[in-house]
Amino acid sequence: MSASDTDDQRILLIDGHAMAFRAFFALPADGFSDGRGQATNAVYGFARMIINVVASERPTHVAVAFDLPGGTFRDRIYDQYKGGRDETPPAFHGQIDLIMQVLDALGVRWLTYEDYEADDIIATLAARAEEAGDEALIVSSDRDAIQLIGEKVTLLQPIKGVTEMRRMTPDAVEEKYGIRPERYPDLAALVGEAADNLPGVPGVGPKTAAKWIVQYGDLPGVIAHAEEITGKAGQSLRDHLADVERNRLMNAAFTTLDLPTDAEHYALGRGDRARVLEVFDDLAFGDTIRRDLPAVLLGEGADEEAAEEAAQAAEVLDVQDAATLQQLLDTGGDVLALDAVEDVRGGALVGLATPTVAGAIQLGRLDPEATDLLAAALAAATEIRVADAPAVRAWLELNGYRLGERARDLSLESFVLRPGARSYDAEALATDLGGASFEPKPRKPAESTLKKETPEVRAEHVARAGARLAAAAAALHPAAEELTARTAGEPWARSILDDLEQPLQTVLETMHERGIAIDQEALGTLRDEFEGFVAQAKREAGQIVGEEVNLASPKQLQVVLFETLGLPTTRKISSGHSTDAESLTDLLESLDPDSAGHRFLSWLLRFREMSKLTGYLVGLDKVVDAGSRVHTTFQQTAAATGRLASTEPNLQNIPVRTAEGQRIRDVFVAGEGFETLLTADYSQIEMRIMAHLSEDTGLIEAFRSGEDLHNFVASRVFGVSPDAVDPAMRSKTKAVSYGLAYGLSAFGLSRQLRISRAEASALRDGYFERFGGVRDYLHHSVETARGTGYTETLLGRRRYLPDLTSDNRQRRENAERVALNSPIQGSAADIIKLAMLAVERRMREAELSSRMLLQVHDELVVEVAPGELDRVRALVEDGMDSAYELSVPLEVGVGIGRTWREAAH
DNA sequence: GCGGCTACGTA
DNA sequence: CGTACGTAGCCGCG
Repeated sequence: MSASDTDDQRILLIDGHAMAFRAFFALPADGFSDGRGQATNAVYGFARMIINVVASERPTHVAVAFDLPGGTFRDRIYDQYKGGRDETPPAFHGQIDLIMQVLDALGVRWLTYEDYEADDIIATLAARAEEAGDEALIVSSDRDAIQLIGEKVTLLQPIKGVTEMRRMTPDAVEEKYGIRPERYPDLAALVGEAADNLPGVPGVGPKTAAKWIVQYGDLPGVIAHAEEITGKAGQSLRDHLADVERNRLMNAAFTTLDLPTDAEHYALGRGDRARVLEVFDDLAFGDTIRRDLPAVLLGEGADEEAAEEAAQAAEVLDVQDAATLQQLLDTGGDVLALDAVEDVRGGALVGLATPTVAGAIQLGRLDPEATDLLAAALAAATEIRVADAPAVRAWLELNGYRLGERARDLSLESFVLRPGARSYDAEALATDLGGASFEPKPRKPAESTLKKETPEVRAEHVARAGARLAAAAAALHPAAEELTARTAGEPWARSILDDLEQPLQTVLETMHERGIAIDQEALGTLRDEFEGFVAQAKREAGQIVGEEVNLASPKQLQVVLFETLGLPTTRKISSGHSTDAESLTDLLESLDPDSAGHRFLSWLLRFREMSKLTGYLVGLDKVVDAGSRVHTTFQQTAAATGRLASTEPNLQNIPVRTAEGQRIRDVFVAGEGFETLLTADYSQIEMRIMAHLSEDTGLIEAFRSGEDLHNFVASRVFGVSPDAVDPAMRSKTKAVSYGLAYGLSAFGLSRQLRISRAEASALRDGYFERFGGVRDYLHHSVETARGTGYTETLLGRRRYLPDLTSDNRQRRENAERVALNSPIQGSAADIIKLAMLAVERRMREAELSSRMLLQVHDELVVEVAPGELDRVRALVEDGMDSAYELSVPLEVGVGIGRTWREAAH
């Protein structure tokens, strides 16, 4: 579009504050959050609004006007202006800044003007558009904007929420108010505007005001003839003429502000998709809004888009035969990058890239010669850059290829440098480090859609998916270079990677392959039994309330509990009242044991417990392999503290606390050819790390004394001899000890222990008095982190916490708790990782057949081969307690048994 | 079908 | 208003 193309110009003018505020009240503040305590409902609603309006109205230019904090000239004229408004809700705070960030990313100009309101900015730009013969569209919920409506100026007024708009044209204004838009301020001056604290003429509403204006032409006419107007309204007018004149002065919009005049300043199409997606990521916005981003906002007009796609398509080789593959490899097959996916339409798809050329491969369509060439290329490359090497390796093996030892896992490198990112998959790395950008992921098609697709459409989809993989793979090269550069500047990351994470990755892959044996018969029996309990609980609960109720639906439960049974309500949650176990147990204890409520709650809790347990068994059943083993995947880049996570199935949260839960552990057994399971766990490793890091003499003495830790600590806190510590004292002290490592407040402590705030505070104070080193350490560690921007573990693993200096109290305090906990949890993670390396290495060196199967944060599970028990026990124990030298001993407890439960100790 | 919410299991 | 996770079911939304 050229600048002279004025006929086609159409500027969209948005009242930023008014619309943000409207969005804030249209959407639940507690339903939209960035995950760090910042509400984003107004930001989301605003973004949704602008996206919708741009998509439907197709403007060529956009500007968003904001009010500045502090007053305007209007406040000097009338000090009650906009008075009496409620204070801005706390959750609204900060959202205007976030909206401005979104607008910047979208390339939308936003404006403020000292001493003037957003309305005046809009009025100025609308007047200019009208003068130039251009169209203007105003989005505002402020009625003052009505005066701006003209033949080429339309007002979009939100009706419901922020996305439903009413079009106000001059005719629509006339129909609604009985006057032309330019006379609206006259009407408003007479009627008054409550929102701005501008009282009008009492007894005069829009009808009367319009009648007068029509009769006398305009407000000056009405005032000139005030004496002639009869009746109560006439007298009222005469009594309030001063108010009317003031109102008219206040509601006149200024059209002469000094704003950028160059039309191009407001032109659309300067947005940056990558930046927008980054901002949306940061705000934790979902996929829907990404999909709806209008291309025109981002300068991706239809033609350009097609051109870009064509250009991209040209860069991606469609690899089906050996010749094309060879052509690709000739551009630099020594260093490859690879991304792969199992596509619903195309099956196994691979994006393969040299540093200069990328190709898309549908493995199922490769001819035999090309298949061999690909396998040879994978074997010959000196470096293959991938995200999540274990996953890629397993996937390739499933498809008949080998990744080999030359894989370079960029996810792991990126994770160590900056833990806590949402994703380290190839597209995330390509975007964040490789300068690539991707459209939102297309939705997974329904079965029915797939069936109806023509082969052409199918091929088109597969080609797109292939091109996407190729683009991701291509961008892994610059991402790898970037990571190399960043790691070079951070020696601590190099050692964490080289000495810990990379060697551990191999160990974790081996553990995944090994799996753990399941006694399928025991599993089936237990499942039947538990399912029987679930059915019984369902039946009994149903009989009590005499109606069909889904006990797994918190929503239905709320109706039954608080309406049908009329029980007292529990703590509030966004959807009403909580039905969690804690609330229900409290409720249960307050009721007569024979009452319907009590009996229902008992059965409900029983149902919850048993369906949870049944869920574990069902889940295990789904993933047992033909050899009766389950193979968890240990995720190395999931937990920001450096802990591992376990998925599909998660074997790190198998029940252990209740007797019935423990029975699930009987399903995990030593497999065929093995004699027993051995579990080894660190005793109180986090408190030992606390002792080490804090150098608190009392705590160190506690561990060196060999006495029970919590007993020792309690005796000091309560000032009694160790044998005078009662169970209540011990458990309270224990709660404080562990709570401290989590940043627990006196409030949280009082709630957990069900004691008064004062008692909780006293307990905390008493603790700190005796263990001052702990208090000093905790305080110091947060302050150090605030200064440096990160926390550190024993091995130097970092976690960056920018929120430590946030102005938002909730975010800041949250970051402080994280800062307290991360060095402790993270150091424990470091230590057990070192232990795993030691155990695995020594086991191999001793040529034992026994093998490590699982890690559960402070515990290792080992499968012991016949005749190796004593050696394994000694080796594991030693590997764990000498993994890292602290100023207190690392104690390891060992248990042996046929099943995981029996191996507890 | 996705994503948010609620609930709950582990360290 | 205590950290770190993963999974399951429900339910509203599109």
